[in-house]
Amino acid sequence: MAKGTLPSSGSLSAKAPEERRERILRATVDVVRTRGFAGARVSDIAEAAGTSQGLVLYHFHSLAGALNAALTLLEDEFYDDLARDLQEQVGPVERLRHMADLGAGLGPAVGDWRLWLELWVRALHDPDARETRESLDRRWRAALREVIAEGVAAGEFAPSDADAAAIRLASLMDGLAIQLALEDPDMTPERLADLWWDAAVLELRMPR
Amino acid sequence: MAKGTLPSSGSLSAKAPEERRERILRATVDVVRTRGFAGARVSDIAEAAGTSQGLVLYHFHSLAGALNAALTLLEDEFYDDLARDLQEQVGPVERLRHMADLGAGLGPAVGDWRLWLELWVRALHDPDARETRESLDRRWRAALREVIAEGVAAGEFAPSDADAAAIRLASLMDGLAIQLALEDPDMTPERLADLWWDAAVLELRMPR
DNA sequence: AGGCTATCTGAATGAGCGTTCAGTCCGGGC
DNA sequence: GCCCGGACTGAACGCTCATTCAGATAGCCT
Repeated sequence: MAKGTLPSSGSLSAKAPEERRERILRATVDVVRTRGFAGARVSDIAEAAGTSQGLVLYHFHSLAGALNAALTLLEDEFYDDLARDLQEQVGPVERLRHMADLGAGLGPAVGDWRLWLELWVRALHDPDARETRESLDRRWRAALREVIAEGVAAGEFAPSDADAAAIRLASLMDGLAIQLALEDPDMTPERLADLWWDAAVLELRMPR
Repeated sequence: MAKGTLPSSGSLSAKAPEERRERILRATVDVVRTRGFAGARVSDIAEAAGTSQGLVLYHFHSLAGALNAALTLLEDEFYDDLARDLQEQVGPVERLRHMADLGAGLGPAVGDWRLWLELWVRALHDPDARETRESLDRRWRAALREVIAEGVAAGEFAPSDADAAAIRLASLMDGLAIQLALEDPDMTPERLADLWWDAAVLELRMPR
């Protein structure tokens, strides 16, 4: 009956399994980043995490389970990072500017666009990934819409159609990022940030 | 009697193998469209083409060979279709408008955006696909740049930076198309065409 | 006609890989 | 001390799937 005290006891020993689990998740993300979803093997994950294959399947029910768990971890971290990063900026213009840098992978790298590409394609065939992707996109677009609304309220932006501008700017970021992820010879992080920023100036009719 | 009944002779029988090969290529494209590159099996292709697995491997050296052959077929057709479609339009404004419809999958469908997504991800890991994808993108962007240049020469467009405008409009199309391909609830072909067209009006400073 | 070659097939082969499992290790409650 | 159950491992197991192969079929050349 005294079972209620489960997490306590030897703090280190009790936490070890959880840390191990986390290590496996990180390893999973790494493997997907380099090999892609299609190329990710249980053995790759186990090796990258420094554990046995058995343990990967012990913590997550299957390979797909590990992949999906990694996905949701990624989503949560993405949003937390984004929210924290934007919080640090002071006004709408600075926030928007910061979003350009984030997308370009300049500032504190929020994520890797290669992973996003992989996610998109997986979303074509896997309902779980579709969910994650939609949620991610919604959050990112909501953040952008919010910054724009803030700028409009402050009289800094004057878009003719704020919603359309938000969708277009979000989509433009995706499109530019594809070239970055694919290492297109004529796309660099700086160029991406510039191109996007100029589009924002145009769309939002920013003075200056 | 004369073998005339079924296979007949002469030119038709000599062309038969070539037609068979073509059928397999079409089937390969179909399979990739529905199952994706990662999910494409030799047996799927054979079944879709109505042949044996052996024949697929006989004509192309391997599964990868068939996939890559299908890729280059796709690339050629894409470009031919695009060039022919644009040829039919009369002026830069009409051509640009037509490009919006093409991207939206309205007019005569040039291709399927799902396939493009698949291609992008495959390009992350396969050099052959990377080549194809770069070539495709180059051609598409060149066509766009050309239409813009034509419009500038005709005094219909007045972009502040024509090259940047072309890259942005091409990238915006990609980004919007992702949502279409993923069947994002708030994206439709019509909406895509509208959003893109409005952006073009803005970028190119078109008079009403 | 008789062989030669290209085309095509269905079964066999074998490698790769996810998943299962029998068992080890160890901390903590009795 | 003894046992229990969670954490963990390494070795199978079995299935899927690309590739190989031994032939069958039919046109083509001499």
